[in-house]
Amino acid sequence: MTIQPLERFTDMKFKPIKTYNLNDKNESYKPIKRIEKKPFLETDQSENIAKAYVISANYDGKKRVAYLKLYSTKRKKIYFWYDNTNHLPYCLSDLSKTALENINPLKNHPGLTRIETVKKYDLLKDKEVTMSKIIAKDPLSIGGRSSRAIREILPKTWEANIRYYNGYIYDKQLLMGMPYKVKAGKLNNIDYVPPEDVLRNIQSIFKDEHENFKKYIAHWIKLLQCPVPDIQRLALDIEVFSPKEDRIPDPNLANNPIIATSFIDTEGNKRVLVLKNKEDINKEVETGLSDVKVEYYDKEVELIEEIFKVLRIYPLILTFNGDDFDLRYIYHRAENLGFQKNEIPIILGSRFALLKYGIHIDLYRFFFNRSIQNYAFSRKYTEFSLNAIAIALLGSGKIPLKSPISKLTYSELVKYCLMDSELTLKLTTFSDNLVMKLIFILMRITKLPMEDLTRQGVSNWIKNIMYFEHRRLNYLIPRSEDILSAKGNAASTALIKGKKYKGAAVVNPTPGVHFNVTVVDFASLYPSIIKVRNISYETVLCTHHECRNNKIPDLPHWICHVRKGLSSQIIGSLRDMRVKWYKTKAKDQSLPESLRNFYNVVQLTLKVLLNASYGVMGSENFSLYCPPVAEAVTAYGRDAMKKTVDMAQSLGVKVLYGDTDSLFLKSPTPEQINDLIKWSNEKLQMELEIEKEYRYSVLTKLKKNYLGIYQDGTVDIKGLIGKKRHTPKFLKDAFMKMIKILGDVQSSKDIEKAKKSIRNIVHDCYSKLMNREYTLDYLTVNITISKPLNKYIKTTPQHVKAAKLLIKAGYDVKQGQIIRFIKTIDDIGVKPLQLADRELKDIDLKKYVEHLKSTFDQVLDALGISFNDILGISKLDSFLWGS
DNA sequence: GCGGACTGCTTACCT
DNA sequence: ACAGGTAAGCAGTCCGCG
Repeated sequence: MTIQPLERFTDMKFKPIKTYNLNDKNESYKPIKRIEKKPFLETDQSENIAKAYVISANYDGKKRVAYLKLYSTKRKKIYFWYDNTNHLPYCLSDLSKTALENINPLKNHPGLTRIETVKKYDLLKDKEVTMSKIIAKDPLSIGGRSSRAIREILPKTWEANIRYYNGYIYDKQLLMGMPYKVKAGKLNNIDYVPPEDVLRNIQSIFKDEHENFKKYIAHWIKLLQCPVPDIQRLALDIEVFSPKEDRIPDPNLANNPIIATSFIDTEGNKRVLVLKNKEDINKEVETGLSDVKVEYYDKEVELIEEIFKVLRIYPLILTFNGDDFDLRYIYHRAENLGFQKNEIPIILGSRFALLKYGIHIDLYRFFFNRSIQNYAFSRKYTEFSLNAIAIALLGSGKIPLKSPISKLTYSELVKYCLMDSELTLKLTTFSDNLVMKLIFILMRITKLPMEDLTRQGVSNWIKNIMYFEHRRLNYLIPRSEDILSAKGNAASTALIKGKKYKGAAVVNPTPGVHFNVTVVDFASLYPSIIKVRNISYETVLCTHHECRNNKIPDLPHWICHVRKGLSSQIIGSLRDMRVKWYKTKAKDQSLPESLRNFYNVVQLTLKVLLNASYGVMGSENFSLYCPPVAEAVTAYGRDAMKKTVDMAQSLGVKVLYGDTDSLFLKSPTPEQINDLIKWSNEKLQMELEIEKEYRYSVLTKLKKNYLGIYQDGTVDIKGLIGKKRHTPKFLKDAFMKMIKILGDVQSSKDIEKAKKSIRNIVHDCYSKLMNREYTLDYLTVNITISKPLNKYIKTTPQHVKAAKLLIKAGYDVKQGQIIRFIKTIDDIGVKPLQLADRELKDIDLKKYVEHLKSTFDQVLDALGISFNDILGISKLDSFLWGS
C-alpha cells in the first residue's frame, strides 16, 4: 500500500444533502449475514479462569441472579460469572417474624421466599438489636415501583433502598478492581501481598496506632499497592447527518443517517466507517491512508452492523457523551432501521447507555464530576467540552471545522470524526494511563462497579464505602430519618444567608507588599479533625452520659470517648495513608519514575475522596447526612485556626492572612516555624506543614484575593478579577502584563521601577480603549447560563438579556453554554458578540473604564498607586461626569 | 418622579 | 446533586424629598 498523506486523500466533491437515503424503507434491516450468536466476550460458565479483575457487577433479570464481569489481561477479554451461591435480595424489619407473618399482603406476596431472625448492631442506639430479614425471589419484590413491593407494605424497613448488586458486593465482601480466580465455578480472590519492605515500612509508621486502625491500614495497603492492569479499550465517535446546520440531531428520534464512525484502540488500530453518498454507491472509492483504515458502506445497516461487532468484541468502550448521544443515537437509529432489541448490544436506560458484553465509560460524565475536576485535576479545565478538557490536560484540542458536518468532503469527515475518538482515547492514556489508574483505585476503595463509579458523584462513592463497612461489621445501616431525629439539626448559624451551619474562618489580610512570606497549612485539615476528634454520625451526640462533658468548641455538642467512630477510622486511615505514605513516596527521588507516578496517582485519588469526605456530611442528599457532624468539623477547624494564629503571635511572628487551614507568616525564622509545627503536633495533634514560600506576596484588602510570587518568579494569582473567566480579554492581557512585571521584582528596591511600568500598562490600556483600538473579541464578557432561560424569574441579568437577543435572532441557547456579549450604550445595555457592531459604534466606554479601574484597583491599592492618578483625576472626572 | 441606600440575585472564585 | 465564605456587578425596591 502506498503511503498517502491525509490532505492528498481522494476527495469527493460536496454532495447536496438529499442524496443521503434518509428513511428509505429499502434500506431497512434485513440480516444478510447473521452476527455470530456468541460474541468473543461471553464465555462458557464452566471455564476456569486463572486470574481476572472484577470490574463490574449487575443483576440479570432473566436468570434472576447477580453477575460479575471479570477482565483477563492475558486474554484481553471479559468473563461473565453468574452467582451460584443462591444469594437472594432482602431487607430488614424491626417487627418480629410472627408479627410479620400476620401481615397478609406480605405473607401472600408472590416474591416472598422466607423470613429469618437476625442480630444486628445498631450504632445510633449503641446496642445489639434483633431484626427480621425478609428474603425475596427478586429485587423488584423488595423495592419495585409498585405499591405491592415489600418495602411499601411494611411501616418501616431497613436496607431496602440498596441496589441489589451493591448489596451483593457487600455481602460477599467483593473487592472491585482486584484479581480473582474461578475454579470449577467457584469464585475466589487472589490474595495480594505487598513486598516485604513496604509492609515493614508501613508497620513502623503506624506502630503506635490502635489495633482496629492498623486493620484498616492493612486493608488499604493491599488495595492500593496491588498493580493496576492495563485494560484494552477502544474509543468511539459517530457523526450524524443533519439537514439543518447548527442543529444537533436528536438521539431519541435518530431521524438522520449515521454518516461516519471512528474507532481507535489502545493497540493503535484506527478505523473509520463512512456512509457513501447516494451517487457514490457502487462506485469504487480510494481508501489509501497510511495508518487509518477507511471503510466505505453503501448501506447504513451494514455500517451499524459493523459498529455492533466492535461493541461485542472490546472489553472497554470509551466515548465522550456516549450516554446521551453516541450510543443512544446508534440504539434508536438501529431500531428505526428495523433491528430487533436483542440484536443491539446496548442496554439503554433513561440516563445511561451500557453495553451487554463490555463496559462503557462516558468520559464526559467522569470529567464533569466536580471532585475529579477540582481535586484530581486542580481545576485545570473549567468548561466541559471535549475540546476544552483536551486543551487543558493534553495540551492540544480539536482543529475547528470550516463547514457544517453535513457539508464536509469524505476526507474532512474522516479526519474530523477520527480526531474526536483520538482525543477521547488520549484522555485515558496520557501520563501513563493516569485516568484509568485513577478509576481503578477509586473502584477499589469505593467498591463500586466501573460503570457506576464513573457516573456517580462523590456522595455515592462515600456512601458505598460506609455501607460496605457496615455490612462487614454486621452493623445495621441506619435510615436517613433516624439519624436526623436522633442527632437533630445544626446548632450554629452560618454567616451566609440560606446556609445551614457555620463554616470556616478567614483571617483579615494585612494589605500591602510583603517580602519573605511563608505559607503554612494543616495537611488535610478536615480529615485530620475527623480522625483526631473521633467524628462520626454515631459518636457526635452519643447516647452515653459520661461523654457529655467532652464538648466541641463553640458548640453545645459533645463527642463520644467510649467508642471509636466508623467514619473517623475510615477517613482517618485514608488520610494517614495519603499523608504518611503515598505523598512522601510520590516525591521520593530515589524511586524510579514509573513507581513515583503510580504513588502520585494513588495520592491524587485519596485527595479526591478526602476532600469530599467532610462536605457530604453536610449535604441533604447524602444518605448519612448529619448536620451536627458537619458543624463539629468546621468548629474544630476554626478552633485550630484561632489557636495557631495566637501561638504564632506569641512566638513573635506576624500573621498576614489565613483562610480555613492556612496561615501567611511574615519573614519567620526557621526556628519560629519549627516551634509552631512542634506545638501544633503536640497540642493539636495535627500536622502543620510549610506549603509554599513566596519571595513576596501582594495582599489586597480583600479576603481570597492576593498574589504570591515564588522564588523562581512564577506567580500564584488568587481570586483577582484579572484571572476570572468572564473578564474581557483586553483586561486579562493587561493584567498578565502586570503579573510579568511583578514576577521580575527581586527585592523591595525593584518595586518603584515596577510601579512605573505598571502605570504605563494601565495608561496604555486606557488609551487603546478610548481610541477604540481593541477589536470586539477583546471586549467580550463571557458568562455561563447556569440554568434554563425560563428559570430566571427574580431578575434578568445581563447575560440572560444577551441570550434572549440571541434566541430572537434564531440562535440556539442551552443551559451550561457561555454567553459572549459586549456592553453597549443602547437601552438594553448588552449585545451578544454574534450580533454586535464590528465598528464598535455602540460600545459603552464608561462601563469598560469602570471595569478597568476595578480590575487594577484591587492590586494598585496594595502597591500604593491610585488609579485616578494614573489617568489624571480631571481626565477621568470629565469623562465620567461630563464637562 | 428621582436618586441614593439598601437588599437580593447570579456568577466565579478560595479553602 | 460534597460544604461554607467572599467578592463583583447588576437588578430591583424602598424611602425621603415640598
